[in-house]
Amino acid sequence: MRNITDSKGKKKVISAHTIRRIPMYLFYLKSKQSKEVEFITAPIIGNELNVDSTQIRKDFAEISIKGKTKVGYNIDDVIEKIEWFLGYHIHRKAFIVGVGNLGTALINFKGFYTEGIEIIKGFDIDIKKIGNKINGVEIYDISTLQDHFILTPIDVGIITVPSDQAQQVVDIMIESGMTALWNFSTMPISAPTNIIIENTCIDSSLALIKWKLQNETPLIYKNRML
Amino acid sequence: MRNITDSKGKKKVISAHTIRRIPMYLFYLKSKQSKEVEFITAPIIGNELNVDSTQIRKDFAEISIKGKTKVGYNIDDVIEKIEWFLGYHIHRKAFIVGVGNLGTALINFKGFYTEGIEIIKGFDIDIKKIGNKINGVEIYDISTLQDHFILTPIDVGIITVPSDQAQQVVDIMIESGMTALWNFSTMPISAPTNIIIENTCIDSSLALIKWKLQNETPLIYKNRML
DNA sequence: CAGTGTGAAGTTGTTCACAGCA
DNA sequence: TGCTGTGAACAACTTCACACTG
Repeated sequence: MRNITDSKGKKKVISAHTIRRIPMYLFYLKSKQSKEVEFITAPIIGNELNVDSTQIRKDFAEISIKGKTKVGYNIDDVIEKIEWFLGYHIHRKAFIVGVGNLGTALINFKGFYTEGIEIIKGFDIDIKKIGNKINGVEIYDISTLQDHFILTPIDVGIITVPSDQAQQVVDIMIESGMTALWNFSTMPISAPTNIIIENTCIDSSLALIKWKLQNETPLIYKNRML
Repeated sequence: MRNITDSKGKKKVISAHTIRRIPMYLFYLKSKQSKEVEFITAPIIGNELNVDSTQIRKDFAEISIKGKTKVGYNIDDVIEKIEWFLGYHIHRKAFIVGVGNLGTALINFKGFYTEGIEIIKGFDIDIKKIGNKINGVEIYDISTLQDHFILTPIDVGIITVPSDQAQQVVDIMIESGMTALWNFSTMPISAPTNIIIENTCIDSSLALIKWKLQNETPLIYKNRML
């Protein structure tokens, strides 16, 4: 897998690209579920989503999803296998730092709970927000982060502060003992190599859209997902 | 560039990966700006952000940023070059469909204006939202989308509706004549191959974080950005 | 030296081609 | 015939190695 230097462990290594595509297959298949059809083929999925059908078969094979020759894949079976692979049954807890519009959106996001992650506490520096509850999640002073972490260690620290504050929040999180950080700010963050980091950078997406708008007039886009 | 089948045009092709990293360099460098130092080296950036320094030099070279041997890159110069490359001076207009928490967060996001994109109108089906203004942006009935597009064609359609409504919104957008769509829903969308699509899929990121949490205990993460 | 810049090598990811099958 | 599954070919991306420079 990209990004990872393996340490000889024998666990199966699945590529990051495949893992990013898996949830998209899931949601697509859910939209096809409980229609009249029971099976769906890789070429149909690929055609609709502009993804090469071999890619889909390989991705499915990676997580041991098997199809029937000529018939395709059983939709319910694939959904079940994917949800298992994604660990919907494994419940992770998270803190979120920065309760602005985006932080609030994430706290209110229904999907997280079913996907096996739950934001249990929020943190901010704004005195007007501290003490409030959003969707049942209480907001605390950022200075108490470490105390809360010691009280209830969590798996993921979510960063939704403005980019100029991201690094100091990261430093506090690491100091507190967090080992996986999910950064929604536009600032790439600095952390020791044993910390899991995932950047969801809106500006990267915007950069790509603007570049495509400027540069490609008569082109054709393949392989849409990533 | 991945995702694109070129049509013989001689315009320089820059990889999508490079384009996604460029904004991150920009924000990182802005955080170093107007400190005492004037120059910064690729190894320093790479070390701090866990990115290979050759990668940085190649990315910079792609957009004609030149460094000084032994001294590094002039921070102000790199910032200027990147902002030019990203088209901060080219103003794009956007409509956003789905004015929930996430849509509101994007409408309020200050960064967009300086980055050269402006959300000028919002759309929703919720009668309680229609007619409201958020940060100066008026919210209209989704059924009037095409009329508004004809009145003021825009460059980008942003989709921030729940995933089960994403595809029908896409269909309306394409019917209206939009050619670039930015999808924040978790549903991968289906569109003709001449439409520019960018998915910012939170669930893909979540999937990767959860997978790393489960699978890798003593590993080391390299190449952090993407 | 300790940097940049870059060709070459290595690695990862995608697509092709086709065997096997119902 | 039209699918799945997979090895092989191909393409993209990253890292290495090193010539060059002040």
